[in-house]
Amino acid sequence: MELADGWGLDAVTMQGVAGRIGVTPMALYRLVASKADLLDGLVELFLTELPTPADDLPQDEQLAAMADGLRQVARRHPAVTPLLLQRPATTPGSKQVRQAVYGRLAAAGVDADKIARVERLMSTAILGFLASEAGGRLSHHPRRVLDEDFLALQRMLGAFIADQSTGEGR
Amino acid sequence: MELADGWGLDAVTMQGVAGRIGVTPMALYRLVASKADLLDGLVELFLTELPTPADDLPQDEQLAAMADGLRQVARRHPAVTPLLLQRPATTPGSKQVRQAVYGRLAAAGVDADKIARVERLMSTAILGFLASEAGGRLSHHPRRVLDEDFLALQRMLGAFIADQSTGEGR
DNA sequence: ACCTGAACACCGTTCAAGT
DNA sequence: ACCTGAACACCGTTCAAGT
Repeated sequence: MELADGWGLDAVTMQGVAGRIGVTPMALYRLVASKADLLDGLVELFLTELPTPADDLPQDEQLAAMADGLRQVARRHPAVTPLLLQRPATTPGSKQVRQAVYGRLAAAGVDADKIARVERLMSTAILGFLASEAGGRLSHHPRRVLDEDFLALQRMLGAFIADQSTGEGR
Repeated sequence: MELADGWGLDAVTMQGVAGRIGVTPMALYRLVASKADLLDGLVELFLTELPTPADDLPQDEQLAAMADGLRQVARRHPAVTPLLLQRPATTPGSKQVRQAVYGRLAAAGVDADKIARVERLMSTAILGFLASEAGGRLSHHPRRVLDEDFLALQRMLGAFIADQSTGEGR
């Protein structure tokens, strides 16, 4: 992760990582099955850094806090962020985060049969934005513009959640 | 592009492309400045395949048609799709597509000062979904589920557009 | 059990040389 | 003008060999 943060994802090579921990490249194959496996480990590491919002916050603020936390981790690890969209969302870390979102969507009043879809669209939209931001697709815009974009994105998702809920709003 | 479609993005190497057109790798440097330049060409090629919806459709259907067209091209070129999020949206192809969306958002009644932001959030959410679909993050779901996801995404964006407009809806 | 040396088949890129 | 040969410094990965 230090290698990715400091020198970009291209610096994360078997030889690079091996050198970083003072060992030959072949020794790494005792720890990971392949380079893809190593990159999956990077994604898991990313996910473990996500903060868990306090339980006593209102539900919509908890979801907003999770989105903000995701963006902060993405800002710390921009080289790793695009990987989140490219690996199956079935690893332990992914599942844990998803379950946390499920719980908060349920508490927010989203119909049980819509929760999974709402979670997919939310994560997809947020990760798409963060990958764009980290990958450089939007980096020609000043930070302030992107901050407001992210706020607008959160409001859009908030409206969508309300729309998929019964018992409040419409 | 044929190489990417048939064998994945990893098969798009200087040597692979050179072999494909019957030339040595070094000869490619007369046509592209670097491998990154070659990949940018792939993205441009992708964008030129986007269909232009008929002008006589209602505005919301034109936007839906553009989204559908984007998804169809993404399905033809899944290996290239993730690249769209990773390159600056400043190439000729990107600008042309963006201007087309601007025009349709204006016609849909979106306030002039909000058009650029709405376009960024729309493209970000759609590309995020298509990259997830193409990259395998969601590929453990059956096609039917993803089709419905995409429809829900379009409805969410439609509601967002209406929300950013004056003179109709709320 | 854990690591290494040597090797293999690749990469992107350069530079001088050929026609 | 356009392409090639030879070379360089890298890749990921394997396998047999060392301790």
